[in-house]
Amino acid sequence: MKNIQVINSVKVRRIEMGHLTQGDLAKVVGVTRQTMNLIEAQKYNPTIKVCLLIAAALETSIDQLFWMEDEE
Amino acid sequence: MKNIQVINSVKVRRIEMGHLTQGDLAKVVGVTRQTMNLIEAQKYNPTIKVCLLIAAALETSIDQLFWMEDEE
DNA sequence: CAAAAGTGTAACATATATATGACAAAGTTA
DNA sequence: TAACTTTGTCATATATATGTTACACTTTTG
Repeated sequence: MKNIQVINSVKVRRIEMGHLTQGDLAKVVGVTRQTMNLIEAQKYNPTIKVCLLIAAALETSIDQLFWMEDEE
Repeated sequence: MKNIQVINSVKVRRIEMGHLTQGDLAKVVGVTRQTMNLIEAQKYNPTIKVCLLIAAALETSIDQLFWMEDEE
């Protein structure tokens, strides 16, 4: 697959939301805390389903949360 | 993970683009034609990276292409 | 300060996204 | 109609997203 870098602002947005922990967000989305941790650390390439659920939980859109940067 | 249905309008949008086959789109995105076929048939839950590349290729946004519907 | 809560990370297991090769059916074009 | 292109699908293989358990480190709170 084409080699791009996907960046997200999930952690920033989650903290903007106020008292919302990784665990809280994970629970709402229905993934584990570890999975949410790896997504926030940009170490996973999550599925669109998870992204849609995260965007809903953070009251924003996928386009606001995820974008791509050309590899190098 | 939370049980939602993800719908996409990739096929509709691809055809709107004019002469763009599944194979063409797959090639631009950098996946196989079979993968693109399954995505268009709503049989895959693609990764955000693929979705971003598809949106770019179709000159639109992920929010325009993918959305969720509550499971029944 | 001490306890509790939140975060980062590791090892291993499982589910599934994606690749590859192949073939038939449907659609298009000459 | 006959060639050709496009699409749908199948079987099998591989890569990786996600789950589970566990533990150390950091941050918050009483």
